[in-house]
Amino acid sequence: MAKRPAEPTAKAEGPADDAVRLGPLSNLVGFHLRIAQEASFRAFAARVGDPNLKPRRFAILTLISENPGLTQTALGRASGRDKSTLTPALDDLVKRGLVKRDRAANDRRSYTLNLTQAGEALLAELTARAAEHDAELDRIVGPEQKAEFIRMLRRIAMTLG
Amino acid sequence: MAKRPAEPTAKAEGPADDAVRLGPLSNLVGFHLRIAQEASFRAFAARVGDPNLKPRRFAILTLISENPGLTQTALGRASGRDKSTLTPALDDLVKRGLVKRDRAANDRRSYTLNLTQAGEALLAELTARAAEHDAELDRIVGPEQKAEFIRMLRRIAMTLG
DNA sequence: TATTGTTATACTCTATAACTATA
DNA sequence: TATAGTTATAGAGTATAACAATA
Repeated sequence: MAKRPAEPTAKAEGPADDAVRLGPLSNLVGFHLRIAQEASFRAFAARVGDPNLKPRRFAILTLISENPGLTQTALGRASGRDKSTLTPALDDLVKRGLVKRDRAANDRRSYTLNLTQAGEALLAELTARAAEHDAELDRIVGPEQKAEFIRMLRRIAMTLG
Repeated sequence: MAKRPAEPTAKAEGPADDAVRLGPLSNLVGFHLRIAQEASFRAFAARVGDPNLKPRRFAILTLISENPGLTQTALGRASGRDKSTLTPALDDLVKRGLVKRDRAANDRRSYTLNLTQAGEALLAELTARAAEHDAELDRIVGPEQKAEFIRMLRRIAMTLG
């Protein structure tokens, strides 16, 4: 994917198809963060294949698996979304037999979330694919720089979040 | 913002509010990319203040300013979105007097996009705020590492995109 | 009174497909 | 036939507010 010549083409008809100038955007971390994130999202979706299991759902399954019994409110907090947005997502995951929702013994207002066996199996499968996807990212970032790269991303999230 | 103790708290009632384990997610570049991007997005929105001028619109204004006269299709290609999604966004920007849409002289199917004076003025204002926001990101990433960080993000976008 | 989860509602962003007007 | 832009439509994701059940 070599770069186009990118001469300033002072033709009066405006910039050619691909040779669009980014101007100040090219120095903005936030801009590139978005572009990279979108590319990563698309690549993940393409590799995982299941159009119903986007990164968001994958993260939900992982969080439930890693924190068995957590409540919806806790899950919402952990993923930075309002509890009301989880209802349809979990409805879907329950309907697909991946997640179990049970009343909490001690507090009957809340539910405990757990993966079913099928959920764990699917998650294992997805985790493997996600690892492949991430291996690609590793290669791009450079294996030795990965840790530092993630550290920066975390710092951004923690400091700005 | 020191790290929480993060002891494995083997309490039976499930993970406490904040101490949610990320499991394999913590090693996934893609996951942290999303979190960081969301944090950056929110911080940008908070600093720019105008709820009608999210990063997306800001990028559109910049692209038009940097590439005066470009067409909607070209703009769509440059920002990786279908042309149909630009219609409402541009309608809004035109209605607010920030963008001019004129028929192209040579090809009367297409429009040429330019900023109005008001558009340029607002963009200058926004660019200044975006620069402040990005300065914050600079500080977080580390000024010397910024270039390398952006290079990685671009590499991700180009390779996966 | 406060909290958990659901529901109703609305808004934004996105894409696809069909359409028009030009080419 | 092909392309630029619009419109109609639909889907996903999100938030806020009001609500029922429980604390």
